[in-house]
Amino acid sequence: MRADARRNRERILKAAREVFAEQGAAAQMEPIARRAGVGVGTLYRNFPTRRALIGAMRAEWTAERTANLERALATTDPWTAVTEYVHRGAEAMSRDAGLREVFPDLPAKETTPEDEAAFRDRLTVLVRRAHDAGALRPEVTAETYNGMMVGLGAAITAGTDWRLAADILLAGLRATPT
Amino acid sequence: MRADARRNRERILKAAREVFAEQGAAAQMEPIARRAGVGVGTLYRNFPTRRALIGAMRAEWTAERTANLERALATTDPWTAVTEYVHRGAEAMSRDAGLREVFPDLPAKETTPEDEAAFRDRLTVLVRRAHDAGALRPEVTAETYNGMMVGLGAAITAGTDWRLAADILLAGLRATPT
DNA sequence: GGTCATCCGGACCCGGACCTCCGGTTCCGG
DNA sequence: CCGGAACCGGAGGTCCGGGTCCGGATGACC
Repeated sequence: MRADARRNRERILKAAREVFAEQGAAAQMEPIARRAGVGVGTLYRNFPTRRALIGAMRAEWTAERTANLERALATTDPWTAVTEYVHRGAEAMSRDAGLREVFPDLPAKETTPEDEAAFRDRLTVLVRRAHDAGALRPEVTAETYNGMMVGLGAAITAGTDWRLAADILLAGLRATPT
Repeated sequence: MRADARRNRERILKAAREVFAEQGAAAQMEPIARRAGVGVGTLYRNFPTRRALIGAMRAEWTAERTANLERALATTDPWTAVTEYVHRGAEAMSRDAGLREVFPDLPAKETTPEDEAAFRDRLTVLVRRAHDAGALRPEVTAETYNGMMVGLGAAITAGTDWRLAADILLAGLRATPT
């Protein structure tokens, strides 16, 4: 693969993230190519279809979330791990606001099934540790937790300050000391 | 206005709610007409444009939320009012899941500015009362509150049980007793 | 029951967005 | 330095969905 080809691929992905973040799911291909300083032909050579482009973005997104999760898991205290992951997630959401609404369009399993599974595994560990420490509300499963993270993203996209939103969610997730 | 015309208008609105709830923002006009048992011509006579149809749905939605808010305000205890409104909202969201994602597309002020303002006023009252009673986290404004409700809707759409999600949110909103 | 205005329905436009294709250009092995 | 292969760019093709229009039917008033 030629050097400029790889460079173009990166520029396209970067431009796609920006345009999707600004315009949401309705973002079009031609403006993405323009912002990348590239023709649509080049865009379609790297990503044969629109869904493929979104899929590549999703792969990066999942990788980033998984990395955040692992950094959080490195913390010894289970509840600190939870707060850290929620904060990192909230920050990432506020950065890529509009991006969030395009991923539900394509089924998660279609593009990166193994990455998605890896993410789920880590998340399950995080939740179980917090449960064992008695820090997390017992009804909250990994599914629930993930769903609430999606909600957190929507709240942030709606304009809520991400620190405040994260604090509220964390307070709600914390087990009530009996 | 002829009797069947009014009946058709109602049937179209009902069908639109259903189809939008199922398909999300990508829902198309022709399936809506089919489900209403009506041709597209009739649809466009009642709602001259797609945005107008969505606007009408939004008007109904705002009216319902305002009604919920007023019922909640009738409660004497300020915190009970908050919990009641959140629960009603969560239930409504779980009913009209996909509907939520189509409203951000058109600016709120465009269609029903006065209804929207009335809703905001009621919401401000709800929040102030809860603050005065020391029940609500002091940093939470009406804006924040509304944003968190949007997030709640997203979490529910993502598959979280609405009762659990509402409980988590409420626990997070509650002022921490010092 | 007759007449006419109103309404219904679906067969057509039309614009726009995704995708293709080919001539010109740029980078690597000999 | 040079041949060629890979790559770039943008002008279209195609399809699809929102919106129009007119012949036929239907309901209201006398």
